[in-house]
Amino acid sequence: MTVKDQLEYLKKGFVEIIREQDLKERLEEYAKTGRPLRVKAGFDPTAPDLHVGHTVLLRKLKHFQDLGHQVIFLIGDMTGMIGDPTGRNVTRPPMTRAQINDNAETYKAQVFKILDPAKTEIRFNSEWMDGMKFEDVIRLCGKYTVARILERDDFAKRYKEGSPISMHEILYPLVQGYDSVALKCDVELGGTDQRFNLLVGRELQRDYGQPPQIVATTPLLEGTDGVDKMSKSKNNYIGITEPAKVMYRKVMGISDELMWRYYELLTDASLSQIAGLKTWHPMQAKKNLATLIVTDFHSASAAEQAENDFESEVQHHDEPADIETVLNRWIIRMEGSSIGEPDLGTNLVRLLHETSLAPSRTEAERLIRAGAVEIVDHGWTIRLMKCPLTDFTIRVGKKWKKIVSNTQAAN
RNA sequence: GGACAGGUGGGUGAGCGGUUAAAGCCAACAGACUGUAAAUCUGUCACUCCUUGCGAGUUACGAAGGUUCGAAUCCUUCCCUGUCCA
Repeated sequence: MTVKDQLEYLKKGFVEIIREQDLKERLEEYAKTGRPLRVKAGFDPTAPDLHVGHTVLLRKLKHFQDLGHQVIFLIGDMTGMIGDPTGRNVTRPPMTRAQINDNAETYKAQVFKILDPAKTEIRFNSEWMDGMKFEDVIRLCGKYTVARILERDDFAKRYKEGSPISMHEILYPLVQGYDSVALKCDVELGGTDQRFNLLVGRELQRDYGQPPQIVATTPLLEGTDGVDKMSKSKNNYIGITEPAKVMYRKVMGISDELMWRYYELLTDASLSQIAGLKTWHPMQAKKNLATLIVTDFHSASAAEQAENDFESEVQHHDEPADIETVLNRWIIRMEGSSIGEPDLGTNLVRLLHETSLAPSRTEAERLIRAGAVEIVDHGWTIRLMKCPLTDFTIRVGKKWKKIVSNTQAAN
């Protein structure tokens, strides 16, 4: 592959490369000397569950690997131990060493679905941060000015609004930038939201007498709500370890508009292929997208199964195949209608709460009143707190449970 | 160190002695519609108990005390945030 081709290959999917010319030069140097580029991306240790939004970046790392370069997967454990800076979250509890190590393991398992372990270094920034003396920290701070730090968008905004900015938050860009110095990075990748921090790395490297890294940014993927960027805390994510069925359903839940964005960032479909899909019925196009994504993280057969499940469960409202059976522990006496003995029935409020169909009893009552509770076998929408049956299949919104009253049947 | 302004439910943001479990908006949840979704419309949106009632009780407006028959609302102290002055 010529340097020109390599450059083309790497450029695909980035929003911006600073500076492209530098990247070209380093690729040429690689061609001459065979020294692979050191390509870094940093990750937050507090969120070890990756979602498809992260894969946009991981794919790009993989592309570097494809060309023989060394990828450094940096876990910002130092950051995690201090607490997260991101604006609105008021200080998270600091994480322990053990938690961070656990998370690192989880990361590895997931990241290597995409990256090649042989060409990936996993590093922690505590490796060099731990050893720094206060003197070193002050010296590092001396490399940058307050005004320049305050240029960062969210700082500028918060400063203007009079909302708090803590000192340690101001330090983060420096810490992150210093990581590049410590690792002697040639390239650093990050989401567009990281642009500022990545650039600080360039400045610091220059100060420390290293050639400044090339910075390349990937677009941020919107979450399934189509509004905010995908994140676990917003609960608008599609996790890469989620079951095929869940993944498929989440993709089907996105808006038609967002679907095209997902096609662009989460599949290998070319722009012309995507244009062709726009003539399809939107639902068909979306099913196709869901299939592509599920196939990526599971398998083609899993994707097919997920599609079938979706069609029967969501489109035809059939009972799910994997419905959970629960032993009825909420049997109560009910007044018989007019004839004779009191009959047996079920206390629905307790049942809903204790089978986690509802988060609390009060909420269970609300759901019942709202007509969300259906006794499937009989086609009743039940609006009473008690049900005159002890064996039945119940549906609350999208959740199903099979309730049985004797132990043998429960298996 | 001083002066001033603030801290309300998942998020915004009203309320400034009593029909206030706390307006409105956003998010969320359920229902209708549907192409799965979006949009739209309707309802709900602290917890517990039961006799499921427009029921009873318990907690909640930074924290702790206090004044009141009664406080998110008034007072005191403390904590936190911002602005200005040193």
